[in-house]
Amino acid sequence: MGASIKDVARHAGVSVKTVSNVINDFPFVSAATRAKVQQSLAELDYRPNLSARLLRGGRTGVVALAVPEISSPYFAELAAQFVQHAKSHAWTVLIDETQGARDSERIVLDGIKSHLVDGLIVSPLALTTHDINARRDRTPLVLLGERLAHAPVDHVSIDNVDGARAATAHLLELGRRRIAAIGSQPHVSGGTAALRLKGYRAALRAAGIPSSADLIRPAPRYHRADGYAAMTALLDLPQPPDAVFCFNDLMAIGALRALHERGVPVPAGVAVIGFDGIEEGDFHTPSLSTIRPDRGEIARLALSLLDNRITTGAETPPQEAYAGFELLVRESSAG
Amino acid sequence: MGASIKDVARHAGVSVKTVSNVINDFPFVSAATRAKVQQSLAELDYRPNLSARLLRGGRTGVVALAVPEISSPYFAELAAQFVQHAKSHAWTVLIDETQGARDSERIVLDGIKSHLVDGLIVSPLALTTHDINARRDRTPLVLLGERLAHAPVDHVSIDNVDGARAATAHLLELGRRRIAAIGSQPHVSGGTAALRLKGYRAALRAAGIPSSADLIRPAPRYHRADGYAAMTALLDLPQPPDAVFCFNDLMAIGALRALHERGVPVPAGVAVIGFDGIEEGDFHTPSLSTIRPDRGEIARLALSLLDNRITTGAETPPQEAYAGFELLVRESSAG
DNA sequence: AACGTTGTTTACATCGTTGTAAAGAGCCGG
DNA sequence: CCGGCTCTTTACAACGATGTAAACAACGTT
Repeated sequence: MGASIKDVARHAGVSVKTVSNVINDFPFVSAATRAKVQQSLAELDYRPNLSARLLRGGRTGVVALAVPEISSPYFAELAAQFVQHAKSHAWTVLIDETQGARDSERIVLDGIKSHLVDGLIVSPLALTTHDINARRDRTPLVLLGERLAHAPVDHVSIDNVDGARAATAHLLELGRRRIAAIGSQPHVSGGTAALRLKGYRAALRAAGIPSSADLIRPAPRYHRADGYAAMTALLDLPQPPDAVFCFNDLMAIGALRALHERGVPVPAGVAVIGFDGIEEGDFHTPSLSTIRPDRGEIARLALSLLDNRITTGAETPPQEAYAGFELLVRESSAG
Repeated sequence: MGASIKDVARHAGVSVKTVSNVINDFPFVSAATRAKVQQSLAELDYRPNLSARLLRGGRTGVVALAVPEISSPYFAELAAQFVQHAKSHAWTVLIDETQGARDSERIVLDGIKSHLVDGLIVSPLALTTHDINARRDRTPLVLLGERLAHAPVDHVSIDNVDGARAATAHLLELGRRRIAAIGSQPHVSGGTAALRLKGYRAALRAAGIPSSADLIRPAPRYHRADGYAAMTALLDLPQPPDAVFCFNDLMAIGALRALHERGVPVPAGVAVIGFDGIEEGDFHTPSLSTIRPDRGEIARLALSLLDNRITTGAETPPQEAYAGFELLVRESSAG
């Protein structure tokens, strides 16, 4: 074990509290004492014990970020933004993976590790509003995404309906008329999938094009393989689509792969657009058009909501914050 | 704040210690008392305070994993393996990003957050053996990679020389003779780059081919853009290569992009192989041949070394463990 | 010389938990 | 009915840090 404050006090010949005062820059410490203590601090290589500090009522300097899948590039890149921006709040980020399992998500909320973190940021997949309300733990919480937009907690999201609308409108502007959508989740209500589907439909409606059930393909997990499978099925239709909007970039990349294997030219035969703006899409051949949410802003907003919640206490009403997005037109949908 | 053990004791009309005994399954508690306490526990929704427990000398159930860059797919996928396998040790993984900065890596080692985690797993980029030796903190540590193979700590790695040799040999078997390497780091000694370069050279030597300085390109950060830039430079040579071994998959994907833009057919004109086995390579067009280290094994080995170190105390000599790898032949180098 | 000021340092309690050791309760045999 | 035994419960200290409030110097006033 390292040296404790007590060891330092003994070494410097002062009281424990004086050492504490030096450490915390308490103003009334004589220069001589301060120097003496600092010397001992250095000599014994003192390092504070966070647990003790926390126990005393302080902060740990750790916030937890729970995402469904850390190996998914979107979440990995988002996590990187959190790690980065957390620095300006003097926080370290504990990243947790829930696998989208409701139990795991609940465990995070219910604070199995409570008292170890100053706050929680959760990107829920399976959680319900009821779970949120049933929550007893008092650790400040920020939700990511619109999944539980009306739960009584702070949340940060982007306008998914508008993003999906912009993606679909872009394909329409290219003159495409049979536009497929990959990633619907008929059995999940209120989730991101439902919002993106809504935006897709709105754009078609605005262009006076009826939406066809054939062209809307569900996907369970939003992986590359799901996009691949859905695209393959679409190409087998009697009337295949001339464009596809995938609800995330990974599926779009799977779709591009399927198109490549079938020898369908992109974008000439089928134009493709994704959603997320992961780096992978920029280097894919063809490079992937996409809607890119401002991940830096998401991280900044979530962290500052958390900071407010922590410093002002839990009494203020829940806040909502929206981050922007941009349309990136690349090869997979270029004129 | 949630209920403390003290609140539970008052509610159940017993002493604090009795509650503690019930919680920890101390044998001599009468059935009646146990039932009463458990009732109160449930009613007050008691949850232990980990800090206090830790302060008392216990474990936190948290291990820290420090990687250079969490947004890099290799590390994201590796982290996912750690999160997954940590479950069987009843650990949560705190993921930290060092950006490869020596200072950040040192801070992790020196235990700024010491006393908060049971152990550390660090994938060093800039750390020196001296840093390891200067370490005062007693938290058990496992290093990943061969970078500091001879430091006096447990470490887990793969045989990078042999992996690089296998990758290069594969290209030689295709009949290629001008084989380039992307990713050398002339100013860093003993790192992964040096080992992979060594394996590359060994394979060439075994085939009786002199290695040419022109064909060995440095890369600072191992990102897609670095591979892109290096490949572009290689194509501008008077005698461009007919194959490329990239020291990681991301650079290989950048190289593929450069080849695509120049209209060079892959693998007919230039065959490409990477290193890491990230999922992205499997869906790229063309799909990427690569050397894939067994990431699950890396995680398992590192966690069990850590577990041993924690349970047996720090007295046993440092252990070394090696995980396997496999050669995946895909389109970028297929016959 | 007694007093209040101001500046500096300290003892003590506290946070939530668990280990130690001792006290209390119930029972049996003598 | 007491001593000794087992079984159960408890008081207390400790982990490392910090807030409170009191003690203590050193100083200038009256």
